[in-house]
Amino acid sequence: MDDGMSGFYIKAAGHHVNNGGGTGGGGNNGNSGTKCGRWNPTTEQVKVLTDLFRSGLRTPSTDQIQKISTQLSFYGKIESKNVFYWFQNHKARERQKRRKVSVDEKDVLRRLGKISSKTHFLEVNHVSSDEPERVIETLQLFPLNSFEEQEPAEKLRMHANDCRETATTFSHPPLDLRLSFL
Amino acid sequence: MDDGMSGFYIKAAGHHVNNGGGTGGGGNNGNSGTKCGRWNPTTEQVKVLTDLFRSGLRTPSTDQIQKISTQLSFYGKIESKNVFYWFQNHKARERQKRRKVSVDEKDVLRRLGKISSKTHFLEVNHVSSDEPERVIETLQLFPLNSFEEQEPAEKLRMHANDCRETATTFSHPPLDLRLSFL
DNA sequence: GCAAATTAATGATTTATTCAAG
DNA sequence: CTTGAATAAATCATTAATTTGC
Repeated sequence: MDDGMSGFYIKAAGHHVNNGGGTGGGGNNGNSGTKCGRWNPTTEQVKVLTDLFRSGLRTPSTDQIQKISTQLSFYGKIESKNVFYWFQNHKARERQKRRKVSVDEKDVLRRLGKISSKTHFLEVNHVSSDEPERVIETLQLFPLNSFEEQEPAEKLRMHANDCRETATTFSHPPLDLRLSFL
Repeated sequence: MDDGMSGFYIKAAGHHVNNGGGTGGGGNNGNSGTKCGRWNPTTEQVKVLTDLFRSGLRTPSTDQIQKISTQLSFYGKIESKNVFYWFQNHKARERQKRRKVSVDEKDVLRRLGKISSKTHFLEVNHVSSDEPERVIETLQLFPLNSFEEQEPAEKLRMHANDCRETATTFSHPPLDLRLSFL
């Protein structure tokens, strides 16, 4: 899906709602109603913001926010912070979306290669509004119990080209590492 | 742009991805194909590494690398150098990210609070307000030409509960922004 | 065709990080 | 080691869509 917009262009579709025509009360922008809830972007505002985003703008500077806001104010009420938040949210959600896809598909598809027929497709949905990865490992981090104090030197040139993937075949490492040395 | 975030924690996530399901080599390690390409960390591995990092570990000593590697080998193929590189890269990218952010968003929030709306804008294009969805605006993104000096700073917790909705009532915003800074 | 009820989007806040100054 | 800057992630909250009963 286009990263650019997720669900923004859905806003007020049918009737050009912008107040331009007259206060008709149109509806959306919160103009007529006097209702001072949260900012409710106009279709045009969203379009511009989206275009900016798609053009690569991710985190506008103060100046930019200022200008964008000013420009968008033509279409309806808007404040700088709205622009700021919009970019923050849009960026974050775009990212989130991408991430989710990776989890759902990528991962699944990945192994799909060898696991041909299966019910993977279905599983894709189950992760709806939940967090993709929720493995609550309580495992701690580092051993250190031993002694520590690393050797100052040793360039470590680790080189070990062995293609195994067996993973040391231990029974089950409890993972009881602790970062005492920190 | 970076969007990729750190990229680490994206790997395989959802459900226990570890080889459990399939052939020993199964799926995660990316080695399903016998291909000895680059290391492909498992979700668990990444988690542990990340936790270590978050716990303050930035440059593990040889011993530490060794231990970490051993522990992580349970989850899948891994070599010491992978651990080493991971920390190296993670640290670097984290920094990089931060640096970039500084340039971009640094002051955004900072001064956001005081930005109201005003300034100038020129008239260039006009967008027919008739068709919300059909307008093929050629408008570009950001100006930058101007100047705008940034005020030193201030916390400003943007709060501006003014219920206006008038929208600056300007005549017609040309929208002539350009993203030169990109 | 409406309007209450339900669900999906998405604007606005809060919280937890990371790096870096002092 | 402590504190300051500055998010981005997580979360809260409100508005619009959509569904459902009449």
